[in-house]
Amino acid sequence: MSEYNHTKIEKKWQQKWEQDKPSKALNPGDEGFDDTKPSYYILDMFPYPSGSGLHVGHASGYIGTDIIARKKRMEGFNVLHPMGWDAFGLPAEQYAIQKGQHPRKTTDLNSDNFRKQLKLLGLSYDWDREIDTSKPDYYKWTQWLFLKLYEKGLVYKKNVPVWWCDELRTVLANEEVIDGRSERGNHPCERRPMTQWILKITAYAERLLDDLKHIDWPYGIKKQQQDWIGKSIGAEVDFTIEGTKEKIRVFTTRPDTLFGVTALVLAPENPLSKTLPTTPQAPECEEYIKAAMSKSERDRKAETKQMTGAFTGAYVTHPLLDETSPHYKIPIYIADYVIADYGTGAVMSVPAHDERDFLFAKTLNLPILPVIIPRDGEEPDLDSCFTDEGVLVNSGKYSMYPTEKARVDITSELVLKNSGNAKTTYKIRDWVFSRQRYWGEPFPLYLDKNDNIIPANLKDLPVELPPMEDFTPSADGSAPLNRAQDWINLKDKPELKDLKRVADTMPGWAGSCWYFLRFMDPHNTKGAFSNTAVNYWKQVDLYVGGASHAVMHLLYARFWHKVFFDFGLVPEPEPFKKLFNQGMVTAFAFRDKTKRLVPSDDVEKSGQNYIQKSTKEPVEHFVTKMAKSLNNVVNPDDVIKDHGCDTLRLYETFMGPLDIDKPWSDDGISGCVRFIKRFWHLFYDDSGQILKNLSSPPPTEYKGDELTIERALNVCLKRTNESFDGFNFNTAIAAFMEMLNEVSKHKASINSSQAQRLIKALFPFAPHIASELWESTGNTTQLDFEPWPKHIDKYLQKDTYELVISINGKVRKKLPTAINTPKDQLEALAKSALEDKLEGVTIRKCIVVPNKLVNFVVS
RNA sequence: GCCGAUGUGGCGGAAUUGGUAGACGCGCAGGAUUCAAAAUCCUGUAUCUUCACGGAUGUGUCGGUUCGAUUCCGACCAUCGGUACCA
Repeated sequence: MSEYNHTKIEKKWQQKWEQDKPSKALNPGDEGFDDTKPSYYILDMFPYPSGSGLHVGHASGYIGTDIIARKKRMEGFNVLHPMGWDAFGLPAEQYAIQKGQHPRKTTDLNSDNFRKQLKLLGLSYDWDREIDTSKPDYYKWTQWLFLKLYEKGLVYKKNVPVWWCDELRTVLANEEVIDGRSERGNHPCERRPMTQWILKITAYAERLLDDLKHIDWPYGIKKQQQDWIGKSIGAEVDFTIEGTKEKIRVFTTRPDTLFGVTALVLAPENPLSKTLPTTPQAPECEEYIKAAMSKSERDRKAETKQMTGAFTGAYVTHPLLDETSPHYKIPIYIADYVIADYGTGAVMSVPAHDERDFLFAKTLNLPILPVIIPRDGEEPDLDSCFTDEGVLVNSGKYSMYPTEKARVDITSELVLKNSGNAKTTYKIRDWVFSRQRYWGEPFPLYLDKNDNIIPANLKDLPVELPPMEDFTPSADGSAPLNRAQDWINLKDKPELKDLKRVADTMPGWAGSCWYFLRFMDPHNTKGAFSNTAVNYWKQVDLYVGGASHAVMHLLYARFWHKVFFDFGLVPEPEPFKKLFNQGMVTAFAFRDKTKRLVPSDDVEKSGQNYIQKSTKEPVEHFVTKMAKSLNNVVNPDDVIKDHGCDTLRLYETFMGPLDIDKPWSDDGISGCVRFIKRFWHLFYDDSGQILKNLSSPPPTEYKGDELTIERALNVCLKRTNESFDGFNFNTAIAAFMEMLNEVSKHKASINSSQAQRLIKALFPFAPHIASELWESTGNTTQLDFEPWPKHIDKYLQKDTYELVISINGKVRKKLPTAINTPKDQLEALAKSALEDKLEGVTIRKCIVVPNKLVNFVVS
């Protein structure tokens, strides 16, 4: 075969791999398991199999991990590289409703399509480990693991204000609601008190925060998790309501500002406002509460910076001042800048040292009482507030204390006086874990007549979803499973006739909280996974996916994993040792002056600009997301059909480093089309015959053309190898292209050793063409397990280099020079080369960097 | 507002510890081949200036350190992403 036929070759090798399974990972105990091989677990975030299929953006991450997986196999690792489907959840159900079909059917169709598309990309997954979170043999164990959380007391049922989405007809977790709209579908949501199943993720807040130190994750993602957990160290302070023995407790991070309190402010929802001693002003206050409560969350948010509030007419007393102090009596206000479900729903207002309190005091004309001054002795400015650390003033015996020490000592005094204590709070809320939807894991719990919770036994698992003709969500917020009364009332289990099942289902995140563990042992029928399997694979060595999961999946999975760790089910406290975020593949699009999108087939290039064909107006060329609505989605199937999957793999790799966003360009791919063809022809002569020299063994010492080839090859191997350190495989492809430009001039001299190393190095990137060339150059082994080729240092050295000669840092001349010429000779050489330019000037200094440059400093 | 990331030719992007800015590829221009086209091959391609040799400018902006800065430091600007009364 002399012409490169991608269709034929790729089909041939994909069929062969399907049979021989070189990417099959072996567990201890499996036939052929080799315990001398180290393990390596590399995982892609598994996809939700959407109806629109895979686009080239998804492919880029999968191609990246595949390149690494293939190289690791060549380096002698037992590589676990699996794929599966995150198939339960809202999007899958929404899609089914839209298609008017059952989600079981659409999910199966979609995952079939995804599997087909992924296989066309030549990805070396161990397909024998494929999983689907919506299949009973998988969710049986999701339910079992949920029961572990229940056993630990991490599951509770409570009537709390939750996010309700009318459009989706279900509640959502805090993490799933962005700016009062659903993360999925962007529908408006509202706060509504409802009884929900909740997971006590707050119990793990400290460890989720602390263990971030021990994992190799991008700084930005760690920071996002840290902010989401939102740890604040401070104190709780009790203020006694004047004329009663009742106390109002506040949380503050700045107990050092305690002597600057000029008001105590309650959230409108705070029930304490109803029990305050009433006064003539109270009715006005009630109005305010009513008005605040009737505003939607969004309105309240929209009014940020617009301070409002009302005086209740009641007062509290200062815990550390006595009655004679003018600041002893503190008025109680109600204001909606205080939020009910953080801290205690009440704050001590210190306008001199907190931005919001300052604004509030300005708006309501309350006194501002500075108690901290800057350390550098500057006068406090009454027109702004000072929020930094400093030194206390007007604070009784604490005056002159630095703020850091004052915080500790004031807190101690509060403890002594039984008026407070040190306290740490977290922003993270418990995880609302139930959904009023059909397509999710049923809870493995029963309720008795008195609403007591009774966990299901292992033998009753899985609690299967009943088949329902009409699975659509109910308008009244009641879960659709409530309509399956026989199932709710356990008609299938007469022995449990007094109990009821739970009608809510788990959210889509449940299945993805542990799928990486199931991949270690996917066919286990006795447990979620065996000890042997998890103790062997331990944790995911490299996890690759988009950055959008920073506070949802990646936080939830860490939480569940820590619970499993506490049960001794897994050997590591963290699931993902190293995390890498791949960039998005974007697309070019055009828009006219009015920013309206112009279809690309109505645009033509005119020199370096673009004009709209129909109007002859210039249009702007810009980069945007790939989206169906923009009609700019590139389907990998089409690219593969035209150019082959190796070319697609190379192009997606060549576009840029794995972690950045890169725009797809249909023109750009032609460079890789040419490269593949030229690489193929490197091993064939003009008449289509394999080069004769390829059967000759390497010489004992390289010289002439063979030396030139050997040098180019070693440079290429070194750069390829280094590209794995920074996930910038684009430089590896560039190295291959440079090598090809150099070597193709001398291709008749390539010997068998050189050809082998070259083909091996290309294999992770373009496995089909590499395998075909491997075979046609006379090799019979599986490339997957051939040792990864390493460069030899001595062939990286050249005999000569270009000596750069500069004056004051500006390059003046370049001179071919023998390598390792001594310093003094270089200086002399440079001097004579720049004779004319150095005439009449004084050389103040001469810097010589051997094998690089000479710089004259002149005046 | 706060936090994070990123700014390099017409475009995607390269540049060890500070040491030739623009590798590689696309695009573009010219040429070869061809009846012609496609494909392929060769040459050129940061900007300004010069017939040319050459010279000047140039890695978002302004400044600093240095013999020498895309790289280090300071201030600012722009774009993208995250987050928002968290006391």
